[in-house]
Amino acid sequence: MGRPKNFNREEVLEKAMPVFWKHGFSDTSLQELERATGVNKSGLYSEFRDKEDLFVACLRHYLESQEKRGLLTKEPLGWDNVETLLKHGPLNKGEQKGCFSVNSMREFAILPDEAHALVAENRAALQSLLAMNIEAENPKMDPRRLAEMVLSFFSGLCIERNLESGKASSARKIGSLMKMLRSL
Amino acid sequence: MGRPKNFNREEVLEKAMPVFWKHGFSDTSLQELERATGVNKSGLYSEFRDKEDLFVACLRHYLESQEKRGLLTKEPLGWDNVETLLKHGPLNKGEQKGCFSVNSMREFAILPDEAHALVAENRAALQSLLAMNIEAENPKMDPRRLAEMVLSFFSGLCIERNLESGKASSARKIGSLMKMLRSL
DNA sequence: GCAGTTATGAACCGATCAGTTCTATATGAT
DNA sequence: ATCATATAGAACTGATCGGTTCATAACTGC
Repeated sequence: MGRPKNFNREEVLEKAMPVFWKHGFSDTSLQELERATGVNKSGLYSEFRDKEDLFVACLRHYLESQEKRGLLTKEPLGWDNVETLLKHGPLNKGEQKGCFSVNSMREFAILPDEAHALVAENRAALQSLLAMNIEAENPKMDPRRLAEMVLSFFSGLCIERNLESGKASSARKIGSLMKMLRSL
Repeated sequence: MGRPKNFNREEVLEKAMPVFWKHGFSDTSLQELERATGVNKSGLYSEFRDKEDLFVACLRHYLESQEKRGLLTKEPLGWDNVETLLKHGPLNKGEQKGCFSVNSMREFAILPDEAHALVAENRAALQSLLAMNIEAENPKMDPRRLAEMVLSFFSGLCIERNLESGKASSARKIGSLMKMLRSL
């Protein structure tokens, strides 16, 4: 009954995400979103309440896909997982540099509470996982404190992906931090 | 000869900066800039080529004012200076949270090369000063590598100021990192 | 106080913004 | 084949965008 739609929600999110990722919320226009997704405005507005709603859906989709990677749950827990997160957490696939979630923090002033909550929740989970991995190594310092410090460093790495400094410097920094951590 | 203008450039920069700082480039309108500076469009456009030019001028003004604070040049050089930078570098004066420069990195995709260059130059200088302070403590690890790692952590702290997590958590993280650094 | 000069403020400009409406089209059920 | 239905695409809306123009106001030198 009725004409079938020729897109599905997840496809749209997958294609809209890189646009928001690169340009942020306010510098992304509906025109760009139409072009990137191949879906007309009427299609987008049938699936999403407004631009904000689409953005939040993209953010949620991103966070879920990151959680699915499970970078911090590989056994055995420990420094190697932490290092993997730092190395491979921030992406560099074309337009998608760093971390969509960290990028979004810059725009919190104009993003809805839902976005704030999503990011906060995800960061808490990440920090908790980090703490578990650190605890497994029985360092002398408090794992939860170390975890929040590592998360800040991670945020820094993400935001710095916007520079041209490249992967090499990123790897060096991670090396320095991990060396310190492993010697605890 | 002729009517005198009732504003000066630096005043305008001082008032426009917090607006860009909070809202970024693309989400700041000329209307907001007029309101914040108290200078009409014609005034702004007589002093600055366009919105981009005003933004870059604000960024330059910010970086210069930060350099003037001289947080990393107090004698004796050493860990205390590094700690001071981490603690008091990222601001929290009302609308001005974190670091204008770090915030701007998020928008590099749409900012002119001049902005890129300014930020890159400032970061290089900061890293160099950090390295000098670290070297003064004769740690076992390479000061320059430690410096770039500290700078990433600093960037993370700045961007995280957009969260509500507050100063307390920031102080804890700094404490953790400094403890590690001092034990090198 | 007049002439010349410069800044101000408001009106104006085309473009684009997010969002809505309306028509044409493609489908499934009968 | 036809009808009901839900889509797609384009036209449209009012607001706002960055930027320009222009008449008016405020000043200096004479």
